[in-house]
Amino acid sequence: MYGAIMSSTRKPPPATRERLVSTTQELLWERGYVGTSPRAILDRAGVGQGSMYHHFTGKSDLAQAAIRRTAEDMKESAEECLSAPGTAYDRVAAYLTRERQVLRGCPIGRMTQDRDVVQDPELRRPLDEMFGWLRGRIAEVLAEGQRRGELADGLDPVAVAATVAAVVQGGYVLARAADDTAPFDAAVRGALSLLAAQVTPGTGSDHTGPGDRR
Amino acid sequence: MYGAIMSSTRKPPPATRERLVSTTQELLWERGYVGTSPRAILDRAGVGQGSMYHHFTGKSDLAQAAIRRTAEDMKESAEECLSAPGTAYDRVAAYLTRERQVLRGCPIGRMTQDRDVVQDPELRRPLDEMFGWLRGRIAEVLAEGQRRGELADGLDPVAVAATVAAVVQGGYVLARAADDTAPFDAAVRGALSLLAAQVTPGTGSDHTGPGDRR
DNA sequence: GTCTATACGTCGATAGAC
DNA sequence: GTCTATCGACGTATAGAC
Repeated sequence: MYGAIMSSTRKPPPATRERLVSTTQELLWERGYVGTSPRAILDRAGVGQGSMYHHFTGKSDLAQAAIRRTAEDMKESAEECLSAPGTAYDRVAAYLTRERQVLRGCPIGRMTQDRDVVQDPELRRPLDEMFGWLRGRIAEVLAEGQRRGELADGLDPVAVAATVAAVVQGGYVLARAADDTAPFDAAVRGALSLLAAQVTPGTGSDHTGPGDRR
Repeated sequence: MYGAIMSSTRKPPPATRERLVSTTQELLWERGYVGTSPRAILDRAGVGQGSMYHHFTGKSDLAQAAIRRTAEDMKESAEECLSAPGTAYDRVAAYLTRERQVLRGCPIGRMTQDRDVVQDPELRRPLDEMFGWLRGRIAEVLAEGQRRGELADGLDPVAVAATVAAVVQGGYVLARAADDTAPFDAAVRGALSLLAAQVTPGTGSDHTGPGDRR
């Protein structure tokens, strides 16, 4: 992975810069953009003011690096579920039910509620790319399921993909309002039950609802 | 409505207090809690510092009044859709497709991303009550639809109600990330198509999907 | 590269005049 | 009730020593 040919562009990253980025990732998740001060980042990272302004032009530049990194991380963990073996339903279900720190919310979704982030094209771009990719990827999985005859032809992959992504993001909102993960779980359960009704009988594993239990 | 008997508890509200609350509602929607300073509120409301600390104990007290008011407003407008005549599907569809300022996001949902709000029980309570009521009300509508034979028996009203509420909240997130209302509309469209598949044939109006067009 | 010192604005709250 | 003046703390950024 760290080929000698790439050595000129793959310098060993300075530990300080690295600490700044990961600490900023944490704080942005906890407190959002406006709620995160350079001071707080430096204190937690244990570095001085000068280091930050040496490696980055300022708060937004550092935040940009942190948001990019977080978006990439989320993409990877989503892809892990969506590219798993199994039916389209199974893969979407794997994404919806994968382990999450529900009450902490989505580190990327949270950024969309931050005025300074959404208004700055450089800060918003990683969010846009991440969610755009996610909706597209889920739509692919659903469309593939249709081609395989697993899912009903009437299903609109693009629309339902947006629904699936929205259920997760909205589930976080409902859970945080209630200070309880139950609404998140309920929203996911409801979405899966509605999706299960689109599964062609006889294909893949068993997703029958409570009404069909015996 | 303003009966003489209630006159002792229904004093004419001071205009200044009123201005402070509605201005705070606006600013909380635009900038969130951490992003809204008393200074900004006072400037926009056109009142002095002293007035605010006369009517309220401080920022959080004023914010509490504003959030409560906003939550009540949202409840009313949601109830308007959900109590409309028509089938359960029609009423849920009315809620999902009602006019919204999508890119501005949900004034209540946004608060859930604010650390200071969620951590303060007094500030969080209105959010909890509002979303709790909403999920319950949608669940009622769905359950009623089932009793009337409009919706499939297998449908779980509580779970699907959470899904419906989550789709709206998540739709806002996706739309703001994209700076485009399209993902919101797609998420709603997907949810409605999935719900339409739960409608008992022959009941109520026509919700057939694209696959059934002729 | 990393540090401390400093600048200058804003934050949220209080004091006290009118 | 409403205003202005003022407070101590914190926000983001720069300067310059080491």
